[in-house]
Amino acid sequence: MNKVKKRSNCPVSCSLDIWGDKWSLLIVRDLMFAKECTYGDFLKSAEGIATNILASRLLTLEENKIIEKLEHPDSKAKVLYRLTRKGIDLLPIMIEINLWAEKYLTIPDDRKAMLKKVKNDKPRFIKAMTKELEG
Amino acid sequence: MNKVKKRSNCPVSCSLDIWGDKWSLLIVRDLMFAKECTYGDFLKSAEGIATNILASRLLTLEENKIIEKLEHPDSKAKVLYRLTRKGIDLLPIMIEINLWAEKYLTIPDDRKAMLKKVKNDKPRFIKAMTKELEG
DNA sequence: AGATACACTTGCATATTGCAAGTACAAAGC
DNA sequence: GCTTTGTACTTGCAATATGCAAGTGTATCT
Repeated sequence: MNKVKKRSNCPVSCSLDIWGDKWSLLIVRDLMFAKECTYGDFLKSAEGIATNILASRLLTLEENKIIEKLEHPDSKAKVLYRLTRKGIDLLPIMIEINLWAEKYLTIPDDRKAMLKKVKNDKPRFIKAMTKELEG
Repeated sequence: MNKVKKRSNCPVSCSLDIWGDKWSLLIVRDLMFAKECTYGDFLKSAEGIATNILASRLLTLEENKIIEKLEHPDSKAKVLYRLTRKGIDLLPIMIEINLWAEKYLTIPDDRKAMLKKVKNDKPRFIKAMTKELEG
């Protein structure tokens, strides 16, 4: 399952080998907005990821140290996922994707509000959100 | 072939629906570095894209106005592809991917040199490169 | 103890990708 | 003009990945 088939030495290509499929960045997005998610939380997202794909992507992301598991405070049956520092550092990419989408696609209002703050002071926003996700 | 299957209203999801596969961003990358490419140029890239996938991706990217075709000055048998403004505006995303990769993966020296300029003054770099790609 | 919640697995149909070969047309060479 | 080469794709088919439905194992709830 975890075939690390590196297509070339290009950093873009290598990055895409890790998280460049249709689903991984959506998992990262959920974790950026919610900070921590359970397996069930991911399944609830609007895009409707299949359970086997979700399990497979969570594993790959964990192997690549983008996310990590931790114990749920309420129950041992639940698992919490959260971003590692490596995963949190995908935030600038995520922000630029949102900015591009704002320019060329339609975008919901709540997201627009966030982007307003981003555009006001991007480095500040990134620093603040990074700190929040780390904490 | 051109099924626009929108998974949700999330801008990240919608963006990935357009160029979020393993190959599209590599095509965009080639066009950012080379400005204009022929079909054969894309095939020469290190990752080794299959001809049918390339044709399919070029079509999708063209349909989504990320790239456009133009006549090759030398020959009517050749086709030149280049980025539209919408495609050029993917540059900030491309840059952030490179910066992330620089931090967490190994990255070739020539790319490092470029990133040095980026880090010196990111908005300036983006503006200059955008202008060059538009011209 | 039995039911329920949660995090996955498994099996199988469908869709996408990857590879090899082929086609169509323009240009270059003889 | 006729063949050969270069370029941009298409086509066919095998391999792989995805999507869906159902099932499994463990922990908690009653």
